[in-house]
Amino acid sequence: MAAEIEDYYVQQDKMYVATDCIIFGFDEGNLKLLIFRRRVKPLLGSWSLIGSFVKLNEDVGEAAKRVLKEITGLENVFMEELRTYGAAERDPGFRCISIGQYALIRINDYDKELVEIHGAHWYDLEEVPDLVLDHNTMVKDALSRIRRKARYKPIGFELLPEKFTIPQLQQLYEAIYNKKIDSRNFRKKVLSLNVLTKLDEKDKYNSRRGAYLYKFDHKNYQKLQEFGFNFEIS
Amino acid sequence: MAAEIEDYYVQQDKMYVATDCIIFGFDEGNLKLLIFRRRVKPLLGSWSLIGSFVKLNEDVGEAAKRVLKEITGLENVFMEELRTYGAAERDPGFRCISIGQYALIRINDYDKELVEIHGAHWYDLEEVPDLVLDHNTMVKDALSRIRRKARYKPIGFELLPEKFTIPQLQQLYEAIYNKKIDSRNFRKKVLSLNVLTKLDEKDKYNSRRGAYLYKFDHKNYQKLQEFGFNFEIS
DNA sequence: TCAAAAGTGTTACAAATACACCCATGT
DNA sequence: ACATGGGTGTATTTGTAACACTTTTGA
Repeated sequence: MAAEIEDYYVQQDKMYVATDCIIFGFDEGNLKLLIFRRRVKPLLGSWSLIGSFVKLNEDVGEAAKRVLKEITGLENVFMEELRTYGAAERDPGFRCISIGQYALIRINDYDKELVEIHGAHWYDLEEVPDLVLDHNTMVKDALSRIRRKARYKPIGFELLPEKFTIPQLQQLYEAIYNKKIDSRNFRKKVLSLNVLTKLDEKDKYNSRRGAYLYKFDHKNYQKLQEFGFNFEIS
Repeated sequence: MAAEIEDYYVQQDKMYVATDCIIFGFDEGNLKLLIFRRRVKPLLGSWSLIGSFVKLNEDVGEAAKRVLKEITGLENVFMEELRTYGAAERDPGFRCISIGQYALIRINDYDKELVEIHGAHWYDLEEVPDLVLDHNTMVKDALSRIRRKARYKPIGFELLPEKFTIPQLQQLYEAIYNKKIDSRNFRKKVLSLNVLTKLDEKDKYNSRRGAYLYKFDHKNYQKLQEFGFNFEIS
């Protein structure tokens, strides 16, 4: 009888566990999504999120980091679980659940190259094509998550380069919330958080006058991360 | 070569997928957690969350609902995914990831009996004993989730019976936030949401004078669910 | 009559919103 | 000199926070 109970595990079903990364970047004033052409059957050649099966000896989070590094060369990226996609019929092959994880990345030229080498591509969010399986749903869900989360955690900042201007930060939030923000109120609110250090440099890429560059005060930024803040925007 | 690619799935690892339910109730002014004694080895007899393996032909969400119904007799319960517990070493037996799902339940006497029959027990949150595996972590995580979510979704209301008093609702929020709330401000805020319908009945269980019972205006309540609201409390 | 919980309003303060003009610079 | 985006201040409104007494009724 004890043996029967001990055999309980063995009687259970095993299945594949995958993870798919919803990778966001911010460039040219737009939110972008990193997708690539699937290299295995079925659905070979279709656009897809970047993902991988989870190995027996590997944490789910590790699997996502592994595949993200493979394709973007990046480590220590902001990545967080979105949710499980666990419908019985979601994969036309054998039963496979997938854990969606979204990542926020600072796009730069070096990574752009690496990404192309792997057959990946940054797409404007509005122009994302049909993706395999339920991947379009994952993207939609991840976007909702970011929109909500940006209201109380400074995750938007994960998408900016080390030095950035306040108009850039505003553009980013405009892209996330998908609406125009009053620049006076935005500036007031952002500066009141006490996480920005003004530099002596200007970025003249977008205007003749140039905009002051800022960087983060990492100590205070860390506090924001931990305790959250209120960043509702009219 | 094509065959090799098609064999890609077959080369992958399969594992067990479980789901564990973090079931909250509200009774006698306290948040409670439903746990039960594990009926299988290993760890037979230890306190544990209520869970189950996910079957091959079953959605992850369905699995959670199945086991919840088995033990509480309840259907159509508020249940939502918490997150995946996917560490490689989390289960001492064979590799098994678990998807935590938290549920909010209206405790009533009928269900109390059913629960006891299944060897389950409602514990005050402060008195929850050591649970197997990472289940205590799941409880902690679920509680944080509820605390955050209660600020913008009316989930607290899921824990109340159909008819309830405003002092009860306040007690509930005091239990969730773990702090005292000013009753005048609370009442003002709750009533301003326009989701409560005052009944002519009074509940005299807690006081001689009795407190008016209310129920939800389901149409407006639905809107709150969809769009969220701001329920920060001092 | 008293104990115990229910119910009620106002004032002070803080934060969010709405709004329009001058500045700096490269061409 | 002008076009373009960068940068600044104030008044109004809205919402949050703090605060104490009266009412009801069963025992």
